[in-house]
Amino acid sequence: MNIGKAAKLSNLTVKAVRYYANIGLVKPQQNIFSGYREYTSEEVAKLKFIGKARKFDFSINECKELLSLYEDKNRTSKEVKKITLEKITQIDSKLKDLRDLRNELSFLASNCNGDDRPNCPILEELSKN
Amino acid sequence: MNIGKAAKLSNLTVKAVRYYANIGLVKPQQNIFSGYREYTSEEVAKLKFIGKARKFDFSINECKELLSLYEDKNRTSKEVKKITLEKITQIDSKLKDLRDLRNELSFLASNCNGDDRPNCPILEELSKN
DNA sequence: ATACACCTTCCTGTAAGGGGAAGGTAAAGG
DNA sequence: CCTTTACCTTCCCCTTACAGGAAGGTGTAT
Repeated sequence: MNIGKAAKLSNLTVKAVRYYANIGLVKPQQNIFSGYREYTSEEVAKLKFIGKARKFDFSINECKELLSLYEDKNRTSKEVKKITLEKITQIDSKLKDLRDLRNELSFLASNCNGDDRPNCPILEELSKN
Repeated sequence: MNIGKAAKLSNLTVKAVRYYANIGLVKPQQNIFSGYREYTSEEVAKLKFIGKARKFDFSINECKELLSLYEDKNRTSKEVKKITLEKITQIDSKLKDLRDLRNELSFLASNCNGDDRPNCPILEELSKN
């Protein structure tokens, strides 16, 4: 099938699917005469796989890793779990940063009258030495 | 003072400070003969301000806004508070997405033995139709 | 035959700088 | 006075993961 259908079936944009072909993530055959990419249903399955992994915040490189593990019938679940746990650690770190940030901003905002006067503790904090 | 000192005093990199000059965020005078940028202590204060705002996850454009509010002696605290509250809303949304993500990944990981056998619920989930 | 949908490659842009090359300038040391 | 060293300049490419759009080829329905 052509790229449009493959994109639709995998819930990705044509642009993204073409991008994955260009970087060698999912490389379909290309019709010699028309130049059109021709996707098999197995390739569509890989695209779906990638789409889901991307939603799980895995980077393209991590998707590449996961995909090769997925294709390797001899891989152990240990390898996959390791990548997943690393990802969870990353997310925890991001969560902490965002929570801290939110607390500070929220503290500043709650101390700001938000009225028509110029007095503003938020800017004061930002301009502190 | 030269850019190196300004960068050190504001806890920014020289690259970042030069970048801010290029995009017109903090534009110092430039010595006509040497071409060196010459920073005043007021400009360093603005750099510090930006550095802090960036740490608070404000984008460059938001920094520009905050900076102009900061410089405008007639601005009201309402304007600043509005931007800050919007930022908090953004952060809350990010936090929710990350939490959901973490829950799903953590669920998958906890169901994966992580042993030397190939059976892996994480990959199974990713390859589901 | 033509209209229209779909496909191709190629180029540019995104956010916020980092890395590094090639070369000019300033200040310290001998 | 000369050289080394440190610092400065501009310029260009790299990063992530595509999106947008131009110019042009292909396939199909009417």
